[in-house]
Amino acid sequence: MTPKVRNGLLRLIPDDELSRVMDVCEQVRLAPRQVLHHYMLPMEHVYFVESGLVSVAAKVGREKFVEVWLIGSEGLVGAPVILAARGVPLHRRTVQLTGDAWRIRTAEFCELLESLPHLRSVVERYLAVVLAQTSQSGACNSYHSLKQRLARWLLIAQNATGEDEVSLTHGVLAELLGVRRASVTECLEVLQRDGTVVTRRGSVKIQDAAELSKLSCDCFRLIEREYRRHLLPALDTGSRQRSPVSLLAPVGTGEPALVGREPKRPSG
Amino acid sequence: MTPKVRNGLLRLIPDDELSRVMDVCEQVRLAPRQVLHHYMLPMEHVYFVESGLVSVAAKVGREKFVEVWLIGSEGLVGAPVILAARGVPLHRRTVQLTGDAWRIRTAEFCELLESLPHLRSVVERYLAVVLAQTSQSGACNSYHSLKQRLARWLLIAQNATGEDEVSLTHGVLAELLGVRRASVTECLEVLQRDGTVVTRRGSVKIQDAAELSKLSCDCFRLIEREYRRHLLPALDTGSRQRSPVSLLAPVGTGEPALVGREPKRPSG
DNA sequence: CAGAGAAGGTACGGTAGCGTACATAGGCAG
DNA sequence: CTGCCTATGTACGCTACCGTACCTTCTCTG
Repeated sequence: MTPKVRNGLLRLIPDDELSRVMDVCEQVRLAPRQVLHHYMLPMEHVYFVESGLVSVAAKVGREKFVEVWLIGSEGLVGAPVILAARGVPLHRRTVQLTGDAWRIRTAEFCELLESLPHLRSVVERYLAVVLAQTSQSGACNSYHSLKQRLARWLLIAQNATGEDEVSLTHGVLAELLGVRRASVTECLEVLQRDGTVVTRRGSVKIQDAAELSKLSCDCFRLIEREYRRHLLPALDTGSRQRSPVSLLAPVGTGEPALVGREPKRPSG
Repeated sequence: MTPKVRNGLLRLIPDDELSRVMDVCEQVRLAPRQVLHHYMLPMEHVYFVESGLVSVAAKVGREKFVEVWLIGSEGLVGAPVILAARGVPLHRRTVQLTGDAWRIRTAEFCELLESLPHLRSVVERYLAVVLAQTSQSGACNSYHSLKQRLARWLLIAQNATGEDEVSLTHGVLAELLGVRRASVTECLEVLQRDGTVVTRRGSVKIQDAAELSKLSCDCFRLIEREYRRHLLPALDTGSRQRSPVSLLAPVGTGEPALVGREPKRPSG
């Protein structure tokens, strides 16, 4: 019997593998502010998120953390364990929005990865998305305005949770974005005036996602596209992606395209 | 016969695997401004860097890219191919400092990964470092001053290349850091006045790494430590890391540490 | 329903880094 | 040696965001 799962990654693996995974899962509740992985402490479990939102943050000063990626029901908290890097995370993973998750002891999960090729493939591809998300938001942080970044964050959160409303205070949002609480307040006001969001005490609701998307930088769309590119072909069985298991298929087109120096560069 | 390699990753794998790798390698010269992987075009090859410096940049606007991580002689250009994500990179990889590299066709490399467990393990651990570097610098970009970031960048470059001097113009440095060229000029001036660097036309030389490290944020040290943590145990054969091949060993201590909500949180 | 505590609004001066622009100075090609 | 191109120095006003502080408003608890 395979329990119903909502987690986007678990839904990508075939039933036989899924039931093997579920056998060692336990369901847990994610409570806001709960720290799933402390900075530099062993990761006891990994979590397939069913609902809610978990943020991963890097340390940038004494007790100061900035978010570097986000995990919702499409993701796995602790994915980097597949990189032989398990045991001690560089980041702190904190529940931001209440939800549920399936939890597996890290060691057991790693064993499963050895014997369940689809699971491994899915997690690998998810990790590619994590890398994309992290690097894109990192770059974004240094280039785009707070308004754009806030819009991006809200859209990513919407994507990750499937909910239009995030129950977070301005203060928490500020922490996640690495800015002042007052800046968030001001910025949300602007967004609200634009009609893209509605704020209530302790929550922000996306009113007009399309418009919000216009206000945000492209980074959101790039990240979303990466997610689709890596994790939807398994459903489409389409495009260039071969079976999720085999890692042997040739790649690309074999075109000449042998690197070339750029002659001048227009602006820079 | 195993040719001498300087690349930090290749040096970590045993001779029998190394020679398998070298069999399919060709040596190439890395020329400044050469683009190894174009944005959204298939990655034909991966490159084990022997010397020089390659920067990986994310797109943040029309023809505008910001660096998200750096690769020197300790690294591999194209490491994310191990994530079943190969074919099309989200990033642009550009040679910044002249050097040499061993090049392998991506497809061949992926085949090797299947049969050479040490190689796979090393690349996996390297990718963990890449993720750490990327997320840390992303967070850093939003928190720390240009002076700190510039110092960090120079130190990372020094680490990656093993050279004290980087032959880059202020303009290029500015691009990489995602700031104005004039800001870099001003900032370098300050660093030079502090006696930590010496600038010549088209190059910056680290004069006093220790002092520069003090001026930089901790991010540099965190990244460096991650590198050591993931990629040196294989040499030490020490600490918690088991054989680089087996992925089965248990992790951590089994301590209780079952997550708990934080009661109050003092400031931020 | 009262009071405390948390969340949100607002304000003020401060500053890092911006966009732009222009002048100078290495250094290479002829 | 000369001219040209690229790299660097420098200046100017500008803006987004900062740190701090203080007040108001909501909401929960008792």
